[in-house]
Amino acid sequence: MPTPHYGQPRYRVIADELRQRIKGGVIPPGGLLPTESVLTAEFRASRGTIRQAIAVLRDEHLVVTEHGRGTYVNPHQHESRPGDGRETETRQRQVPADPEIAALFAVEAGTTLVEQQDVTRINGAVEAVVRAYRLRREKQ
Amino acid sequence: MPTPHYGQPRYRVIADELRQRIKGGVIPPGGLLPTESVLTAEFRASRGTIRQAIAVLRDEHLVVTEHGRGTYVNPHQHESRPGDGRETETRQRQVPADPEIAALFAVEAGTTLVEQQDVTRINGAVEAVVRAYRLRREKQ
DNA sequence: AGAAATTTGTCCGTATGTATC
DNA sequence: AGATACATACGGACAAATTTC
Repeated sequence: MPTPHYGQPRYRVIADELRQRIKGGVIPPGGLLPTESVLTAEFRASRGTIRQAIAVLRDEHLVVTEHGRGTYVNPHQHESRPGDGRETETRQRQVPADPEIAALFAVEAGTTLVEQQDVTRINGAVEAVVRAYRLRREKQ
Repeated sequence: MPTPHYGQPRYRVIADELRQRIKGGVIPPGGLLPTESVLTAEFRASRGTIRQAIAVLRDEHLVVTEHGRGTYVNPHQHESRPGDGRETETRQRQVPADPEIAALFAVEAGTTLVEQQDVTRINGAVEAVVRAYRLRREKQ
């Protein structure tokens, strides 16, 4: 909300939320964080504040940021036993919305959505496939 | 020259004046109050006094102050249940694997998978749809 | 291969919150 | 009361790296 009286600065609250998503696996190792613009919309905070929040996670070595690319969750967070390989492959693409998802977003079926797919493998075998859909960002 | 108002603290006099401007429509609902600096110059009072005056109006819910923005005249005097924030709805179901996912799991297309769908809403509007697919666990 | 759109990097200006002297 | 300093926060603008079309 516009004016949450603080016991804590906004950027720390946002950082905490993002850290929870990472630790909770909502954003897997190697996965891409939402862009600064998306986070701006989601948290209704200015870009500077979002960047400050991400800087916190970067200081914790929880994420790494690449110019023009985005911010990734550091895959080398906890190395497990050798041989017990857990790896995640991320891909982002644009897809037409199926009727069900279109209804959720309140758009026409076929509307272009952004799909981020994370494939997690354990010892080579696919363990889970996660697909996150979002509206493609218009000018803002 | 304005005679000093003894009998009433300065910040109350200023608060009264500002309240009159708001009630009188000089500053419309949703409108921005003059900045503290401007008010400081106008009333020839210290910033602390000005802030105290604004605090009075804030206590009356007549204005809302936003950090880094300014102080607005409250547009909704009577209703204030924004419902706030983010909520996630989770649903689990079984679905047949589409060819692409089937290939990832190395199973036949149409094989039953467990799909967990999380729908995140922000203020009612769908922000993201996340679908996680896993192989169905067989009983043992 | 080139143009347009995305996304992060950086800087400036303004405003409020808090603390100190 | 006043002055100053710093942290937090918003908004705009432009540059640089990358991806998409």
